[in-house]
Amino acid sequence: MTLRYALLALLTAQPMTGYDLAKSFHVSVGHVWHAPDSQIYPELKRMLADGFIEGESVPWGAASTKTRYSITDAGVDAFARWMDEKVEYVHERDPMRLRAAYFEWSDPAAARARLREHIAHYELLRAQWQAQLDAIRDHSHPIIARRLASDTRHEPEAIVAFKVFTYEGFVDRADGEIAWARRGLALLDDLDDISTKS
Amino acid sequence: MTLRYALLALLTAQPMTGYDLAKSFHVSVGHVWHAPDSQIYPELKRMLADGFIEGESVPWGAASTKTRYSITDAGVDAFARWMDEKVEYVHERDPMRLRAAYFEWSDPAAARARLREHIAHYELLRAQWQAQLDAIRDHSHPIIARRLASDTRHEPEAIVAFKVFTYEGFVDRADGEIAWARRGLALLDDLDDISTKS
DNA sequence: TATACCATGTAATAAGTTACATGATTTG
DNA sequence: CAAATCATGTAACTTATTACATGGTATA
Repeated sequence: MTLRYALLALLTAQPMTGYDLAKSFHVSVGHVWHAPDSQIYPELKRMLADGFIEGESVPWGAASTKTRYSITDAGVDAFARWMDEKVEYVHERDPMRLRAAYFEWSDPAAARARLREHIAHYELLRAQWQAQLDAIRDHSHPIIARRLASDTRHEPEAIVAFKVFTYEGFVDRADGEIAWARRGLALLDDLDDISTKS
Repeated sequence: MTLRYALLALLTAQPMTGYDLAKSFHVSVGHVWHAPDSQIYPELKRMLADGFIEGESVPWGAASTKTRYSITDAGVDAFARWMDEKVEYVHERDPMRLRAAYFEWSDPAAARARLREHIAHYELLRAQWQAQLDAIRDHSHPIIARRLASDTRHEPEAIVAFKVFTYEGFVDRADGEIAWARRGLALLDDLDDISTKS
């Protein structure tokens, strides 16, 4: 159900076809709430049925058409109401920490490999989030640029500041995960020293 | 499928009934990989069918019996193999950051409320994780105590150190979330100053 | 003897994943 | 005119959530 609000958030910037929406999704709000295309199209249908968006048929090429979706007033209302609801936190399900807790059952070499992969994973994510951050800050992010141009009801500084704040939080989290995994590698070294000495 | 390995991890400490397992789960590995009782019982059935655990009927009271499950050699093997597999990272789905990114659509008072709830949520989790950490460190955690008594193939220091490492990672994460939310509150104050001044 | 705890689930639904499927249009 | 991109999905499956359901045993 949250996907619906992620899509509405994107549609507050401008009307889009399902395809555009899916593409834009993956380079913006999809970083915060992931969904594959196969989940986006059915959700659009449901949002249409619920009156949160409306579709307009526009020509595509000589003979074909495509559907452009716009958020309706009811959609904006629903989005604003959802924004003011309490967040439902999901329970922890952390596959890496589940392994880390039982590393004694793992080959030390395998444990090291897992920790190095963890570092690589978060370094990649960190780079992606940092790139988003840079593009948001200097308004070169196309969706932010269009949002700033079209959104007249909110302060431009606030629009940017909240997105910067969000991605900064992700970058911090990545840094935390990387630091944690490095400590894990150091711990494996220590345990290795202890067992070889005795 | 990960739930199965979380349950096997717990059963490496000692044989347990489904009920014991569920209870122990919630105060140990369930902090790392959550599951409700209603998911645990069917998974036990499947693990039994797959030969990862075996059940032994033990008397309960005068007329009744209960089933005590033990991990089999095949179960230990499967667990060890799973430990050495690559971690499958799940995509980001962060309901709080999704809101934070679009706080301009929210009442500032509501945004503040969300951030305060975020802080309260992670302060609660932090306290729980810290309590686990203390109980693991001094071996007063009943499951750790039994594990240390029964597990002869692994170094006691390593058994404890990996669990300490894991929960320290959670505590760090909680600290990060709390610091992030506090910065959000400060940001809201700043934006408030700017708009009242102009 | 009532209350808490032990014991063991099922059913219905919602959400998410993976793989597959097809055809039109634009561009180099 | 071939390849990339645009356009739009469906089907099957797995996982997880929520709510409900029942009865025995120990203990104060």
